[in-house]
Amino acid sequence: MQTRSRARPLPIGRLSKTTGVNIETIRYYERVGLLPAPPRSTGRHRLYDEAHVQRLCFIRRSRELGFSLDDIRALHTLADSGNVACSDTREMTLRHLADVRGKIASLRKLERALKVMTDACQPGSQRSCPILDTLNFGR
Amino acid sequence: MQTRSRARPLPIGRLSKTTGVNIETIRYYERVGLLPAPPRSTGRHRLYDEAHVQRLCFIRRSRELGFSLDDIRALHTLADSGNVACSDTREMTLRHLADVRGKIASLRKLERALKVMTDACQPGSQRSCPILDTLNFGR
DNA sequence: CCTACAATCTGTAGCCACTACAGATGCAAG
DNA sequence: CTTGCATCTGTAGTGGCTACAGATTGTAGG
Repeated sequence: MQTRSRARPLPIGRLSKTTGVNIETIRYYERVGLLPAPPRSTGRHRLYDEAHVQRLCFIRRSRELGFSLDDIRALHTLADSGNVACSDTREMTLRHLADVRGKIASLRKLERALKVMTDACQPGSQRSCPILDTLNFGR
Repeated sequence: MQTRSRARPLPIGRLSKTTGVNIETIRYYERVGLLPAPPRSTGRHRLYDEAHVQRLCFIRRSRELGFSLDDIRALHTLADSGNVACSDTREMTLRHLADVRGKIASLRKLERALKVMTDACQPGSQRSCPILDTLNFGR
């Protein structure tokens, strides 16, 4: 019954193309212990299987959602632990959500301040530059 | 008329306190050419004057507004050039504003995605963790 | 003047998450 | 067997700081 061959292993370039993750980044993830080291060919080239593809997609999606590599390590541990661990993941995600909301809030403050400055800086009617004035002498 | 003494020069620790910029950061700014190198005491300690205070405040305020050190270098050049150069500063600030708005937009996308995930992950009613499912198998 | 002790000095390394080389191999098609 | 691409390792760079270590310098009290 093992005539059904397992899919043949991918070299790093193919893994990169199928997952959309840069080759150098893949090697980096291995170095920092995020992606397990795959078996090698006789000439020391990395050979990845389907599990690596899954893992790397997990990492990519987590990164797209803004999780840090440390967060992702923790998520992996939770995912691999077998028990569902929903409350832990939920807590992590809520923390991260709060962080994102904090960043949005401070960027909005920034946006308002920048808008005030550019609005004040209209062509004509200026003796000095309102933007430079703000930076020089404060709000 | 030069009996009116110029304010005595500040060592780096006082400059740090009056501007709220870390000592190490001040030295860093000097190293990367953002803050001009001040004169030194006989024992090579830096001695700053009022102009340095102004400059450093300018830098701090610009950083608070999210300008990069390169941006700030450009702003300094514009500020020092004598002519008002309002259109240049305005253009820079508008570019920066657009950048900030882009960041806000992508953080909002992130926020929505994270909210969907945590909403799906309520206590009870789960066979598997919706968050881990999302990360494993995509949206 | 001497002694503490604080402040400052230089230089280097670390942080995050990559990215970009250089120079040496490996592999697969023709 | 050759050609040329893929991959290898190791190192260094990015931005904007921050954190040391180990050596000086400055200053206030006795």
